[in-house]
Amino acid sequence: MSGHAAAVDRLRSQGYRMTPQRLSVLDSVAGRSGHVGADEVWNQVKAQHPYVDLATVYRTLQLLKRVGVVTEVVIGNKLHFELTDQHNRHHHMVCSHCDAVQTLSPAYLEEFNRQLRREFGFAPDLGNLTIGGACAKCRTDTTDTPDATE
Amino acid sequence: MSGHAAAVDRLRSQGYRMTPQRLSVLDSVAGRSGHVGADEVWNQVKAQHPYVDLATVYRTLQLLKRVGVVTEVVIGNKLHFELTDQHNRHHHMVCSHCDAVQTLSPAYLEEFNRQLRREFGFAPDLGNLTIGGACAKCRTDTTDTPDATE
DNA sequence: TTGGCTGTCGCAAATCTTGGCAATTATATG
DNA sequence: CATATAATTGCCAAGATTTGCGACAGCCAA
Repeated sequence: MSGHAAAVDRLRSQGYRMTPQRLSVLDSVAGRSGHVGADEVWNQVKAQHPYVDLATVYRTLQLLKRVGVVTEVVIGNKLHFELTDQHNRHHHMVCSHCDAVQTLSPAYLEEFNRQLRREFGFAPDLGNLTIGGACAKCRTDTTDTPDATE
Repeated sequence: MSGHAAAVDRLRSQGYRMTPQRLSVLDSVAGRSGHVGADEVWNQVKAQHPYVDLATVYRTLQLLKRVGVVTEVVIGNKLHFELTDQHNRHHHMVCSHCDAVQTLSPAYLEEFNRQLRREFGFAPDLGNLTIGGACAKCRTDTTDTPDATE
């Protein structure tokens, strides 16, 4: 209920408006510590505004992402969202076997980031980076896991 | 028409069969130097086998990916595929503005890869990595591009 | 207050991808 | 070469996400 003012400002400053629907979506994402799927957000939003359309939820999430209020995390084939925390930026490591998610400090990719910019002029959007792979647990559980590395 | 023998072997050795449809899909992907979308593959395949279903194309592409014959590249919201080249492994940098794709040597991520394994026991699947961001061209073209980095 | 411009919304339709299921086909075997 | 069997296909439909469109609402100027 507090950080919303910042979100409103950020929307306004770019010509967007804050509507009840958008506020509700924001509330829903902010109400969780982790990340939420679009369908979960929809269910929560409908509790307050039963007529809200799923498309609106999707559009709002994309909007909030565009202005930097929420961050998108790709898990499997689904999109999840979480509040962007400027003070605790992190990447995500998603296990392709069990869909478990670990967070990773951006420090690990700083050098990589600099390299891409320096050598290719490419500005990677690592804020959105999701690294797929096998987590420690699934690596020991499964025998058939070939080395998916490199 | 040549590297296909290897693909057939790889399928057979894992209990899969080689069918005309699969051969056709493989041909289509192999016939391009770059990456192809599923719909493009479908169109090419239909030229030879008009009754092939789009679902079959998708299934086949996933299969070929699973056995390591083709590599999946996520471009925008679409899946693209290219022939896996063991001798020229590379990652992809996709510009989110113009969808241009550059390739990147895996060497850039070797240290990162080792770190994840050492510190988290996480085996990243970097063979499939696609890095979003803004390419050099789009960064200079657009004024409004906030620093999407990190 | 009255327009008018622009951003938003709900709805429906489209797009991309995956899954279920019965019919069909590739392959090993006799 | 005929047969059994499991893999594969086609067709249909569903799931996830995006887009087009007409109606509507907020906001600024006169």
